Amino acid sequence: MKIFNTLNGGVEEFSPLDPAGKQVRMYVCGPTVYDDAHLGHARCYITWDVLYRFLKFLEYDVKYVRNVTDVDDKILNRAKERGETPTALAERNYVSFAEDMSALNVLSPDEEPRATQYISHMLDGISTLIAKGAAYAAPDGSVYFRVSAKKDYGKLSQKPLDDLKSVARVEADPNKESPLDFALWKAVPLSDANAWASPWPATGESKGWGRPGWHMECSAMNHAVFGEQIDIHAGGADLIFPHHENEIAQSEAWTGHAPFSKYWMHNGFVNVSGHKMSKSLGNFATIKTLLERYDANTIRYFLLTNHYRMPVDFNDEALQAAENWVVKAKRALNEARTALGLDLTAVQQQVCASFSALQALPHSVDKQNFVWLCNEMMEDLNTPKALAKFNDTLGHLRAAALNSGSIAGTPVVADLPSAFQMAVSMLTLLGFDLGLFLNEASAKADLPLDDIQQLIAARKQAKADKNWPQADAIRNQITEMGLKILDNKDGTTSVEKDGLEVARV
RNA sequence: GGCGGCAUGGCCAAGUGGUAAGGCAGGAGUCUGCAAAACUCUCACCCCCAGUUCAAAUCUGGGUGCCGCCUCCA
Repeated sequence: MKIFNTLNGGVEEFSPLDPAGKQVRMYVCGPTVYDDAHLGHARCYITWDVLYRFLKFLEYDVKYVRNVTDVDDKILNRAKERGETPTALAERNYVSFAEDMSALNVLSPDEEPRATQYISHMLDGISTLIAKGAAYAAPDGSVYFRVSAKKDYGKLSQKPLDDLKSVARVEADPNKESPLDFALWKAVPLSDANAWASPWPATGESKGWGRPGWHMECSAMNHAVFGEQIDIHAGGADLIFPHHENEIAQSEAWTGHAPFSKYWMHNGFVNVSGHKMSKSLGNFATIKTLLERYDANTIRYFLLTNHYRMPVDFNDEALQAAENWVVKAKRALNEARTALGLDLTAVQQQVCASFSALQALPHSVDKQNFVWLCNEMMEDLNTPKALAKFNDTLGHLRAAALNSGSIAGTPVVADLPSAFQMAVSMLTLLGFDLGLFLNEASAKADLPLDDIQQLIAARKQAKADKNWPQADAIRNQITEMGLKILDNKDGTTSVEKDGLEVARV
């Protein structure tokens, strides 16, 4: 497959470092757990979730690591404001984050290392960097990376060193040799809540205390979990500079091996009215808030209709359009599922989980469609085009399930079982939650099903009596319950909630 | 100021030089007591100017506009 590599500024054929071409080491910068996650985080982790799923679908042996930053100034400050310990605050927000990811149907990474578990590994790395002359301890006990020691510094963000120097906005810090140097270790007083012992005492003290610089944790965790080099390192585009640039500098200086990561991938932002959604701008919509209004599939569809590297504008109209799509898709999928007589478990069992398994299936229009979808995914995860392919199959599904026999004037040669199997397989590959599409039990929850059945029957009777005002009154009654009533061609009448059938008479 | 990105129908959005995918919304029709659902049909010459080419939304140059990074940030 091809992916856009920020490191070289272009699309490249993906080929893992593993000589056998099988193992893939993938690291994604995880959240700093100081607050609830917002839609921007959802975009980031859904994007890499799709990449993870697709690499596995291509049968790579993927090890996906996503860290948790649980030591950071924002966490410390927030904890102080709230009068709780940084550890408790971080844990609480981590749990919240995990809930959000689960609700969004984002797969768990294979490992989720936390920064605080790797302090000693960071200290080792920093010591090595000092020994190699790539870092130095300042009189106050802090340690800085010596940017001048890394000749190719700036290669990821394409920032010429001279340029950075001339525009350095960083205030002159007497502890630094150069304004560009960045902290690997920040000295703090022992009285500080989150402090670890270090080998670098402040002047006049016998022992040093401090905490890690932000960038160091990722280098250390990568080193500890993966070793010296990895295949893919991903995260939000705002991390390119300085975070990822500094990670590269540290890691490559530490191990002497380059590239630290062969591919660097970055997702675009979620914007609100044209401006980046961020905590600092205060214009964010938390995932929890969004999930109150839209289901996970709606949010995923909204995000996946945009290419991951492009900015995507958040607004309720766009989410509403996505929801309309989801309801229509639900309707078609359930029509087909009902026609085939499958329950959710049976549906999940027929999901095609790998590209080779897909290729081994007998030919059908929708199998071909799925292959095309995969081809689009191989073009740097072109999910908008992939969804367009899915929509073709969705059309076939409707046509076949409703027995109308044609779509867009062309006879459908697809058979229903194949179209359905391919549709659910495509959705699964893209990380949609089949349960939300097909689980009518959840839709039925809390509904007075008996009353609804009676209303449908009463309306049928009224229609038979040609008592139109009565029939319409009943319909309105059902509509006011937030439900939709549909008269089917076979003479039955069904009632659905959000696209899922809850009753039929 | 430096670096990077983007400008396509009412809205969102794909697009690899050869006469513009898909979604949402809209219009017309079929079906229906009506409605809904479904189906059929329908809706753009791609920011501007110049150039290269038999041929450009797609390449080159120049504009204009918007955004991001350069400071914590997915």
